[in-house]
Amino acid sequence: MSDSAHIIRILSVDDHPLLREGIAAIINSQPDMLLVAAAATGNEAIQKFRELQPDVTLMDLRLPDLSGIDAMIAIRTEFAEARIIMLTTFEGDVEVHRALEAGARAYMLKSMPPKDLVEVIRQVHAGKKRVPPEIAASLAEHLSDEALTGREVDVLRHVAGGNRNRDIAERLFISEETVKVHMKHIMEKLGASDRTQAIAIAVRRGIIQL
Amino acid sequence: MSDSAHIIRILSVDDHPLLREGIAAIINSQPDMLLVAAAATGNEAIQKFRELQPDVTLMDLRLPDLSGIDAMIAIRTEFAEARIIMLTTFEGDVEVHRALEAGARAYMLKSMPPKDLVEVIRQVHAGKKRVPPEIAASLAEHLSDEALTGREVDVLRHVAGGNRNRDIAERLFISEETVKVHMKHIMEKLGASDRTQAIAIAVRRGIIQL
DNA sequence: TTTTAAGTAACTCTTTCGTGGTACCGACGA
DNA sequence: TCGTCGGTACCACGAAAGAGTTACTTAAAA
Repeated sequence: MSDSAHIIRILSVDDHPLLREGIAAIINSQPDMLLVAAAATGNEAIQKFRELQPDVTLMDLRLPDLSGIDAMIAIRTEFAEARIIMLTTFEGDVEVHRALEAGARAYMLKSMPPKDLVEVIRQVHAGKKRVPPEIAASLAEHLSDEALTGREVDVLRHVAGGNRNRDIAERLFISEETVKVHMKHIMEKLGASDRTQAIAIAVRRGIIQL
Repeated sequence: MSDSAHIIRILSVDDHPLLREGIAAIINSQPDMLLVAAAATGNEAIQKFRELQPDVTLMDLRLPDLSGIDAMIAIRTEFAEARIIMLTTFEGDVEVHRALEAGARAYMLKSMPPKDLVEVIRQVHAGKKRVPPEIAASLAEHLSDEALTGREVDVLRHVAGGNRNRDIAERLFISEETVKVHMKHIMEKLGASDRTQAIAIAVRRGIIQL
Protein backbone atom coordinates (compact mmCIF):
# COMPACT_ATOMS: atom_id res chain seq x y z
CA MET A 1 0.00 0.00 0.00
CA SER A 2 2.75 2.41 0.86
CA ASP A 3 4.49 1.11 -2.21
CA SER A 4 1.63 1.85 -4.53
CA ALA A 5 2.74 5.43 -4.91
CA HIS A 6 6.30 4.37 -5.71
CA ILE A 7 7.79 3.44 -9.02
CA ILE A 8 8.44 -0.28 -9.50
CA ARG A 9 12.09 -0.70 -10.44
CA ILE A 10 12.59 -3.63 -12.81
CA LEU A 11 15.53 -5.68 -14.06
CA SER A 12 15.05 -7.65 -17.27
CA VAL A 13 17.23 -10.69 -17.98
CA ASP A 14 17.05 -12.25 -21.44
CA ASP A 15 19.58 -13.04 -24.12
CA HIS A 16 17.18 -12.18 -26.95
CA PRO A 17 17.66 -8.49 -27.75
CA LEU A 18 14.40 -8.36 -29.70
CA LEU A 19 12.44 -9.59 -26.72
CA ARG A 20 14.29 -7.28 -24.37
CA GLU A 21 13.25 -4.38 -26.58
CA GLY A 22 9.65 -5.53 -26.40
CA ILE A 23 9.72 -5.83 -22.64
CA ALA A 24 11.38 -2.44 -22.35
CA ALA A 25 8.70 -0.86 -24.52
CA ILE A 26 5.88 -2.38 -22.46
CA ILE A 27 7.39 -1.46 -19.12
CA ASN A 28 8.31 2.05 -20.06
CA SER A 29 4.79 2.68 -21.24
CA GLN A 30 3.60 2.12 -17.68
CA PRO A 31 3.70 5.21 -15.49
CA ASP A 32 4.34 3.20 -12.32
CA MET A 33 7.23 1.14 -13.70
CA LEU A 34 10.81 1.78 -14.61
CA LEU A 35 13.21 -0.59 -16.33
CA VAL A 36 16.43 0.11 -14.45
CA ALA A 37 18.62 -2.36 -16.34
CA ALA A 38 18.74 -5.27 -18.74
CA ALA A 39 21.09 -8.24 -18.66
CA ALA A 40 21.83 -10.83 -21.33
CA THR A 41 23.58 -13.44 -19.18
CA GLY A 42 23.20 -14.98 -15.75
CA ASN A 43 26.37 -13.47 -14.36
CA GLU A 44 25.48 -10.08 -15.72
CA ALA A 45 22.10 -10.45 -14.03
CA ILE A 46 23.68 -11.23 -10.66
CA GLN A 47 25.99 -8.26 -10.94
CA LYS A 48 23.24 -5.87 -12.02
CA PHE A 49 21.03 -7.07 -9.20
CA ARG A 50 23.75 -6.35 -6.65
CA GLU A 51 24.24 -2.85 -8.03
CA LEU A 52 20.64 -1.86 -8.37
CA GLN A 53 18.56 -4.17 -6.18
CA PRO A 54 15.45 -3.86 -8.33
CA ASP A 55 11.96 -4.43 -6.92
CA VAL A 56 11.12 -7.07 -9.52
CA THR A 57 13.32 -9.14 -11.82
CA LEU A 58 12.14 -10.74 -15.06
CA MET A 59 14.33 -13.79 -15.70
CA ASP A 60 14.58 -15.95 -18.79
CA LEU A 61 15.17 -19.65 -18.23
CA ARG A 62 17.73 -20.17 -21.00
CA LEU A 63 20.79 -17.99 -20.74
CA PRO A 64 24.18 -18.37 -22.41
CA ASP A 65 26.17 -19.00 -19.23
CA LEU A 66 24.15 -20.36 -16.33
CA SER A 67 20.49 -21.28 -16.29
CA GLY A 68 17.93 -18.75 -15.17
CA ILE A 69 17.17 -20.91 -12.18
CA ASP A 70 20.81 -20.99 -11.10
CA ALA A 71 21.07 -17.23 -11.53
CA MET A 72 17.95 -16.85 -9.41
CA ILE A 73 19.35 -19.09 -6.71
CA ALA A 74 22.58 -17.08 -6.67
CA ILE A 75 20.64 -13.84 -6.31
CA ARG A 76 18.33 -15.20 -3.65
CA THR A 77 21.15 -16.49 -1.45
CA GLU A 78 22.42 -12.92 -1.29
CA PHE A 79 19.04 -11.20 -1.32
CA ALA A 80 16.49 -13.60 0.11
CA GLU A 81 13.63 -11.16 -0.45
CA ALA A 82 14.34 -10.77 -4.18
CA ARG A 83 11.13 -10.94 -6.19
CA ILE A 84 11.83 -12.82 -9.39
CA ILE A 85 9.46 -13.69 -12.21
CA MET A 86 10.51 -16.50 -14.57
CA LEU A 87 9.55 -15.40 -18.05
CA THR A 88 10.00 -18.09 -20.67
CA THR A 89 8.52 -20.26 -23.34
CA PHE A 90 7.06 -23.32 -21.64
CA GLU A 91 9.75 -25.93 -20.96
CA GLY A 92 7.82 -28.72 -19.25
CA ASP A 93 6.54 -29.13 -15.75
CA VAL A 94 9.91 -30.15 -14.30
CA GLU A 95 11.49 -26.76 -14.95
CA VAL A 96 8.46 -24.96 -13.57
CA HIS A 97 8.59 -27.07 -10.46
CA ARG A 98 12.27 -26.41 -9.95
CA ALA A 99 11.84 -22.68 -10.50
CA LEU A 100 9.00 -22.33 -8.01
CA GLU A 101 10.80 -24.50 -5.49
CA ALA A 102 13.86 -22.28 -5.84
CA GLY A 103 11.76 -19.27 -4.93
CA ALA A 104 10.39 -17.79 -8.14
CA ARG A 105 7.36 -15.62 -7.41
CA ALA A 106 5.75 -16.23 -10.78
CA TYR A 107 6.25 -18.29 -13.91
CA MET A 108 4.94 -16.56 -17.01
CA LEU A 109 4.99 -17.35 -20.69
CA LYS A 110 6.61 -15.12 -23.27
CA SER A 111 3.53 -15.61 -25.41
CA MET A 112 1.20 -13.83 -23.03
CA PRO A 113 -0.32 -10.42 -23.74
CA PRO A 114 1.55 -7.36 -22.42
CA LYS A 115 -1.27 -6.39 -20.08
CA ASP A 116 -0.86 -9.70 -18.27
CA LEU A 117 2.84 -9.04 -17.90
CA VAL A 118 2.40 -5.66 -16.27
CA GLU A 119 -0.37 -7.03 -14.09
CA VAL A 120 1.83 -9.86 -12.86
CA ILE A 121 4.68 -7.45 -12.21
CA ARG A 122 2.39 -5.39 -10.00
CA GLN A 123 1.10 -8.45 -8.18
CA VAL A 124 4.56 -9.82 -7.56
CA HIS A 125 5.72 -6.43 -6.41
CA ALA A 126 2.81 -6.45 -3.97
CA GLY A 127 4.11 -9.72 -2.57
CA LYS A 128 1.78 -12.12 -4.35
CA LYS A 129 2.65 -15.20 -6.36
CA ARG A 130 1.25 -15.98 -9.74
CA VAL A 131 1.23 -18.98 -12.09
CA PRO A 132 -1.03 -18.99 -15.15
CA PRO A 133 -3.74 -21.67 -15.26
CA GLU A 134 -2.28 -23.68 -18.16
CA ILE A 135 1.03 -24.01 -16.34
CA ALA A 136 -0.63 -24.75 -13.02
CA ALA A 137 -2.60 -27.49 -14.75
CA SER A 138 0.46 -29.22 -16.20
CA LEU A 139 2.08 -28.88 -12.79
CA ALA A 140 -0.88 -30.45 -11.01
CA GLU A 141 -0.93 -33.30 -13.50
CA HIS A 142 2.38 -34.59 -12.20
CA LEU A 143 2.17 -33.66 -8.55
CA SER A 144 1.88 -37.24 -7.39
CA ASP A 145 4.54 -38.53 -9.80
CA GLU A 146 7.76 -39.81 -8.41
CA ALA A 147 10.73 -37.89 -9.75
CA LEU A 148 13.48 -39.70 -11.62
CA THR A 149 16.67 -40.21 -9.64
CA GLY A 150 19.95 -38.80 -10.88
CA ARG A 151 21.12 -42.18 -12.06
CA GLU A 152 17.91 -42.77 -13.93
CA VAL A 153 18.32 -39.50 -15.76
CA ASP A 154 21.88 -40.51 -16.63
CA VAL A 155 20.62 -43.72 -18.17
CA LEU A 156 17.82 -41.92 -19.98
CA ARG A 157 20.24 -39.50 -21.58
CA HIS A 158 22.28 -42.37 -22.95
CA VAL A 159 19.13 -44.02 -24.24
CA ALA A 160 18.25 -40.82 -26.09
CA GLY A 161 21.67 -41.00 -27.71
CA GLY A 162 20.67 -44.28 -29.28
CA ASN A 163 22.77 -46.51 -27.08
CA ARG A 164 21.93 -50.11 -26.36
CA ASN A 165 21.64 -51.28 -22.78
CA ARG A 166 24.96 -53.03 -23.13
CA ASP A 167 26.71 -49.86 -24.28
CA ILE A 168 25.11 -47.81 -21.55
CA ALA A 169 26.29 -50.38 -19.03
CA GLU A 170 29.86 -50.04 -20.29
CA ARG A 171 29.84 -46.28 -20.21
CA LEU A 172 28.37 -46.07 -16.73
CA PHE A 173 30.53 -48.93 -15.45
CA ILE A 174 27.58 -51.02 -14.35
CA SER A 175 26.09 -54.28 -15.59
CA GLU A 176 23.53 -54.56 -18.35
CA GLU A 177 21.09 -55.99 -15.82
CA THR A 178 21.31 -52.85 -13.73
CA VAL A 179 20.60 -50.73 -16.79
CA LYS A 180 17.51 -52.83 -17.37
CA VAL A 181 16.38 -52.25 -13.81
CA HIS A 182 16.82 -48.50 -14.24
CA MET A 183 14.90 -48.62 -17.52
CA LYS A 184 12.07 -50.49 -15.83
CA HIS A 185 11.81 -47.83 -13.13
CA ILE A 186 12.06 -45.01 -15.66
CA MET A 187 9.23 -46.41 -17.76
CA GLU A 188 7.09 -47.01 -14.69
CA LYS A 189 7.59 -43.49 -13.38
CA LEU A 190 6.99 -41.84 -16.73
CA GLY A 191 4.12 -44.10 -17.70
CA ALA A 192 5.88 -45.14 -20.89
CA SER A 193 5.37 -48.48 -22.62
CA ASP A 194 8.89 -48.60 -24.04
CA ARG A 195 12.15 -46.69 -24.15
CA THR A 196 11.14 -44.71 -27.20
CA GLN A 197 8.05 -43.32 -25.54
CA ALA A 198 10.09 -42.69 -22.41
CA ILE A 199 12.28 -40.34 -24.44
CA ALA A 200 9.27 -38.59 -25.93
CA ILE A 201 7.68 -38.04 -22.53
CA ALA A 202 10.93 -36.99 -20.86
CA VAL A 203 11.56 -34.39 -23.55
CA ARG A 204 8.01 -33.04 -23.35
CA ARG A 205 8.28 -32.74 -19.57
CA GLY A 206 11.67 -31.07 -19.72
CA ILE A 207 13.50 -33.89 -17.94
CA ILE A 208 16.03 -34.20 -20.75
CA GLN A 209 16.89 -32.10 -23.79
CA LEU A 210 17.71 -33.50 -27.19
CA MET B 1 18.45 1.68 -56.72
CA SER B 2 15.45 3.90 -57.28
CA ASP B 3 14.03 2.34 -54.15
CA SER B 4 16.92 3.32 -51.97
CA ALA B 5 15.48 6.74 -51.33
CA HIS B 6 12.10 5.30 -50.39
CA ILE B 7 10.85 4.10 -47.06
CA ILE B 8 10.78 0.31 -46.65
CA ARG B 9 7.25 -0.67 -45.71
CA ILE B 10 7.22 -3.70 -43.41
CA LEU B 11 4.65 -6.21 -42.20
CA SER B 12 5.43 -8.15 -39.03
CA VAL B 13 3.76 -11.51 -38.39
CA ASP B 14 4.19 -13.09 -34.96
CA ASP B 15 1.83 -14.34 -32.30
CA HIS B 16 4.06 -13.19 -29.44
CA PRO B 17 3.01 -9.64 -28.57
CA LEU B 18 6.21 -9.04 -26.63
CA LEU B 19 8.35 -9.88 -29.61
CA ARG B 20 6.14 -7.83 -31.93
CA GLU B 21 6.74 -4.87 -29.65
CA GLY B 22 10.45 -5.42 -29.85
CA ILE B 23 10.42 -5.64 -33.62
CA ALA B 24 8.27 -2.55 -33.84
CA ALA B 25 10.66 -0.63 -31.63
CA ILE B 26 13.66 -1.64 -33.72
CA ILE B 27 12.03 -0.89 -37.05
CA ASN B 28 10.57 2.41 -36.03
CA SER B 29 13.96 3.56 -34.83
CA GLN B 30 15.21 3.26 -38.41
CA PRO B 31 14.63 6.35 -40.53
CA ASP B 32 14.29 4.34 -43.74
CA MET B 33 11.78 1.80 -42.40
CA LEU B 34 8.13 1.85 -41.48
CA LEU B 35 6.14 -0.87 -39.82
CA VAL B 36 2.84 -0.65 -41.68
CA ALA B 37 1.07 -3.47 -39.86
CA ALA B 38 1.43 -6.42 -37.52
CA ALA B 39 -0.42 -9.70 -37.67
CA ALA B 40 -0.75 -12.44 -35.04
CA THR B 41 -2.08 -15.24 -37.25
CA GLY B 42 -1.47 -16.62 -40.71
CA ASN B 43 -4.84 -15.60 -42.07
CA GLU B 44 -4.49 -12.15 -40.64
CA ALA B 45 -1.09 -11.96 -42.34
CA ILE B 46 -2.54 -12.90 -45.73
CA GLN B 47 -5.30 -10.33 -45.37
CA LYS B 48 -2.96 -7.56 -44.24
CA PHE B 49 -0.60 -8.33 -47.08
CA ARG B 50 -3.41 -7.98 -49.62
CA GLU B 51 -4.43 -4.65 -48.17
CA LEU B 52 -1.03 -3.12 -47.79
CA GLN B 53 1.38 -5.02 -50.04
CA PRO B 54 4.43 -4.28 -47.90
CA ASP B 55 7.95 -4.27 -49.31
CA VAL B 56 9.22 -6.80 -46.77
CA THR B 57 7.38 -9.24 -44.50
CA LEU B 58 8.79 -10.72 -41.29
CA MET B 59 7.10 -14.06 -40.74
CA ASP B 60 7.21 -16.30 -37.69
CA LEU B 61 7.20 -20.05 -38.31
CA ARG B 62 4.76 -21.00 -35.55
CA LEU B 63 1.40 -19.33 -35.77
CA PRO B 64 -1.88 -20.26 -34.13
CA ASP B 65 -3.76 -21.13 -37.32
CA LEU B 66 -1.55 -22.10 -40.26
CA SER B 67 2.21 -22.44 -40.30
CA GLY B 68 4.32 -19.50 -41.36
CA ILE B 69 5.41 -21.45 -44.42
CA ASP B 70 1.82 -22.08 -45.50
CA ALA B 71 0.99 -18.43 -44.97
CA MET B 72 4.00 -17.51 -47.09
CA ILE B 73 2.95 -19.88 -49.85
CA ALA B 74 -0.55 -18.41 -49.83
CA ILE B 75 0.86 -14.91 -50.13
CA ARG B 76 3.36 -15.83 -52.81
CA THR B 77 0.77 -17.49 -55.04
CA GLU B 78 -1.04 -14.16 -55.14
CA PHE B 79 2.01 -11.95 -55.06
CA ALA B 80 4.91 -13.85 -56.54
CA GLU B 81 7.34 -11.02 -55.92
CA ALA B 82 6.59 -10.85 -52.18
CA ARG B 83 9.80 -10.57 -50.16
CA ILE B 84 9.41 -12.60 -47.01
CA ILE B 85 11.89 -13.16 -44.20
CA MET B 86 11.30 -16.13 -41.91
CA LEU B 87 12.09 -14.97 -38.39
CA THR B 88 12.07 -17.75 -35.84
CA THR B 89 13.88 -19.72 -33.20
CA PHE B 90 15.79 -22.47 -34.95
CA GLU B 91 13.55 -25.44 -35.69
CA GLY B 92 15.90 -27.85 -37.46
CA ASP B 93 17.19 -27.96 -40.99
CA VAL B 94 14.02 -29.45 -42.45
CA GLU B 95 11.94 -26.37 -41.72
CA VAL B 96 14.65 -24.10 -43.06
CA HIS B 97 14.84 -26.13 -46.23
CA ARG B 98 11.09 -26.05 -46.73
CA ALA B 99 10.95 -22.33 -46.09
CA LEU B 100 13.69 -21.48 -48.58
CA GLU B 101 12.25 -23.85 -51.14
CA ALA B 102 8.89 -22.17 -50.76
CA GLY B 103 10.49 -18.85 -51.61
CA ALA B 104 11.62 -17.25 -48.37
CA ARG B 105 14.29 -14.62 -49.05
CA ALA B 106 15.96 -15.05 -45.68
CA TYR B 107 15.80 -17.22 -42.59
CA MET B 108 16.82 -15.38 -39.46
CA LEU B 109 16.91 -16.24 -35.79
CA LYS B 110 14.95 -14.37 -33.17
CA SER B 111 18.08 -14.41 -31.04
CA MET B 112 20.10 -12.23 -33.38
CA PRO B 113 21.06 -8.64 -32.59
CA PRO B 114 18.74 -5.89 -33.85
CA LYS B 115 21.38 -4.42 -36.15
CA ASP B 116 21.48 -7.72 -38.04
CA LEU B 117 17.72 -7.64 -38.40
CA VAL B 118 17.64 -4.20 -39.96
CA GLU B 119 20.58 -5.08 -42.17
CA VAL B 120 18.83 -8.17 -43.47
CA ILE B 121 15.64 -6.24 -44.07
CA ARG B 122 17.59 -3.79 -46.23
CA GLN B 123 19.34 -6.58 -48.11
CA VAL B 124 16.13 -8.46 -48.78
CA HIS B 125 14.46 -5.25 -49.86
CA ALA B 126 17.32 -4.79 -52.28
CA GLY B 127 16.56 -8.20 -53.76
CA LYS B 128 19.23 -10.23 -52.02
CA LYS B 129 18.87 -13.44 -50.08
CA ARG B 130 20.37 -14.08 -46.69
CA VAL B 131 20.86 -17.07 -44.42
CA PRO B 132 23.10 -16.80 -41.36
CA PRO B 133 26.19 -19.03 -41.31
CA GLU B 134 25.09 -21.31 -38.46
CA ILE B 135 21.86 -22.10 -40.28
CA ALA B 136 23.61 -22.51 -43.62
CA ALA B 137 25.97 -24.96 -41.96
CA SER B 138 23.23 -27.17 -40.57
CA LEU B 139 21.55 -26.98 -43.97
CA ALA B 140 24.69 -28.03 -45.79
CA GLU B 141 25.16 -30.92 -43.40
CA HIS B 142 22.08 -32.62 -44.74
CA LEU B 143 22.10 -31.52 -48.36
CA SER B 144 22.84 -34.97 -49.67
CA ASP B 145 20.40 -36.67 -47.30
CA GLU B 146 17.33 -38.28 -48.72
CA ALA B 147 14.16 -36.81 -47.23
CA LEU B 148 11.71 -39.05 -45.43
CA THR B 149 8.57 -39.86 -47.39
CA GLY B 150 5.15 -38.96 -46.05
CA ARG B 151 4.45 -42.51 -45.04
CA GLU B 152 7.75 -42.79 -43.25
CA VAL B 153 6.94 -39.69 -41.22
CA ASP B 154 3.55 -41.21 -40.38
CA VAL B 155 5.26 -44.30 -39.05
CA LEU B 156 7.82 -42.25 -37.15
CA ARG B 157 5.14 -40.25 -35.38
CA HIS B 158 3.51 -43.43 -34.17
CA VAL B 159 6.86 -44.74 -33.00
CA ALA B 160 7.35 -41.57 -30.95
CA GLY B 161 3.98 -42.28 -29.35
CA GLY B 162 5.37 -45.50 -27.94
CA ASN B 163 3.60 -47.85 -30.31
CA ARG B 164 4.91 -51.25 -31.23
CA ASN B 165 5.32 -52.17 -34.87
CA ARG B 166 2.24 -54.34 -34.63
CA ASP B 167 0.12 -51.50 -33.25
CA ILE B 168 1.39 -49.10 -35.87
CA ALA B 169 0.50 -51.64 -38.53
CA GLU B 170 -3.06 -51.86 -37.22
CA ARG B 171 -3.52 -48.12 -37.08
CA LEU B 172 -2.16 -47.53 -40.55
CA PHE B 173 -3.96 -50.57 -41.97
CA ILE B 174 -0.77 -52.20 -43.22
CA SER B 175 1.16 -55.29 -42.21
CA GLU B 176 3.77 -55.38 -39.47
CA GLU B 177 6.35 -56.33 -42.10
CA THR B 178 5.67 -53.13 -44.01
CA VAL B 179 6.15 -51.12 -40.84
CA LYS B 180 9.51 -52.83 -40.42
CA VAL B 181 10.50 -51.91 -43.96
CA HIS B 182 9.58 -48.29 -43.29
CA MET B 183 11.56 -48.33 -40.06
CA LYS B 184 14.55 -49.72 -41.89
CA HIS B 185 14.42 -46.91 -44.42
CA ILE B 186 13.87 -44.30 -41.71
CA MET B 187 16.90 -45.44 -39.75
CA GLU B 188 19.03 -45.59 -42.88
CA LYS B 189 18.06 -42.09 -43.97
CA LEU B 190 18.51 -40.56 -40.53
CA GLY B 191 21.67 -42.47 -39.74
CA ALA B 192 20.13 -43.92 -36.59
CA SER B 193 21.08 -47.24 -35.09
CA ASP B 194 17.66 -47.90 -33.60
CA ARG B 195 14.19 -46.43 -33.31
CA THR B 196 15.02 -44.50 -30.17
CA GLN B 197 17.85 -42.64 -31.81
CA ALA B 198 15.67 -42.13 -34.87
CA ILE B 199 13.21 -40.19 -32.70
CA ALA B 200 15.98 -38.12 -31.15
CA ILE B 201 17.42 -37.20 -34.54
CA ALA B 202 14.04 -36.52 -36.11
CA VAL B 203 13.10 -34.17 -33.30
CA ARG B 204 16.42 -32.33 -33.47
CA ARG B 205 16.06 -31.90 -37.22
CA GLY B 206 12.47 -30.72 -36.98
CA ILE B 207 11.02 -33.68 -38.86
CA ILE B 208 8.59 -34.43 -36.05
CA GLN B 209 7.48 -32.55 -32.96
CA LEU B 210 6.86 -34.21 -29.62
C1' DT C 1 18.99 -48.74 15.63
C1' DT C 2 15.77 -49.88 12.36
C1' DT C 3 13.89 -48.59 8.15
C1' DT C 4 13.87 -46.76 3.69
C1' DA C 5 15.65 -45.37 -0.83
C1' DA C 6 18.99 -45.75 -4.37
C1' DG C 7 21.99 -48.40 -6.76
C1' DT C 8 23.83 -52.60 -7.90
C1' DA C 9 23.62 -57.62 -9.88
C1' DA C 10 22.03 -62.22 -11.65
C1' DC C 11 18.78 -65.43 -13.80
C1' DT C 12 14.87 -66.96 -16.83
C1' DC C 13 11.53 -66.33 -20.23
C1' DT C 14 8.77 -63.99 -23.77
C1' DT C 15 8.17 -60.42 -26.90
C1' DT C 16 9.74 -57.16 -30.01
C1' DC C 17 13.13 -55.32 -33.03
C1' DG C 18 16.33 -55.10 -36.71
C1' DT C 19 18.47 -57.32 -40.92
C1' DG C 20 18.63 -60.02 -44.93
C1' DG C 21 16.45 -61.21 -49.16
C1' DT C 22 12.63 -61.35 -52.66
C1' DA C 23 8.56 -59.63 -54.93
C1' DC C 24 4.30 -57.20 -56.68
C1' DC C 25 1.89 -52.94 -58.08
C1' DG C 26 0.53 -48.21 -59.34
C1' DA C 27 2.04 -43.66 -60.62
C1' DC C 28 4.95 -40.63 -62.85
C1' DG C 29 8.36 -39.12 -65.96
C1' DA C 30 11.83 -39.85 -69.62
C1' DT D 1 7.45 -48.11 -73.12
C1' DC D 2 10.76 -48.67 -69.79
C1' DG D 3 12.72 -47.37 -65.48
C1' DT D 4 12.28 -45.47 -60.93
C1' DC D 5 10.03 -44.51 -56.62
C1' DG D 6 6.86 -45.23 -52.98
C1' DG D 7 4.25 -48.37 -50.80
C1' DT D 8 3.00 -52.85 -49.91
C1' DA D 9 3.93 -57.90 -48.29
C1' DC D 10 6.17 -62.36 -46.72
C1' DC D 11 9.79 -65.31 -44.59
C1' DA D 12 13.60 -66.46 -41.60
C1' DC D 13 17.12 -65.50 -38.19
C1' DG D 14 19.75 -63.42 -34.52
C1' DA D 15 19.98 -59.56 -31.40
C1' DA D 16 17.88 -56.70 -28.14
C1' DA D 17 14.48 -55.30 -24.99
C1' DG D 18 11.17 -55.96 -21.40
C1' DA D 19 8.77 -58.62 -17.53
C1' DG D 20 9.22 -61.09 -13.26
C1' DT D 21 11.80 -62.46 -9.30
C1' DT D 22 15.36 -62.37 -5.79
C1' DA D 23 19.07 -60.19 -3.25
C1' DC D 24 23.16 -57.55 -1.60
C1' DT D 25 25.22 -52.77 -0.17
C1' DT D 26 25.45 -48.13 1.27
C1' DA D 27 23.79 -43.94 2.91
C1' DA D 28 20.36 -41.23 4.74
C1' DA D 29 16.33 -40.76 7.57
C1' DA D 30 13.31 -41.85 11.36
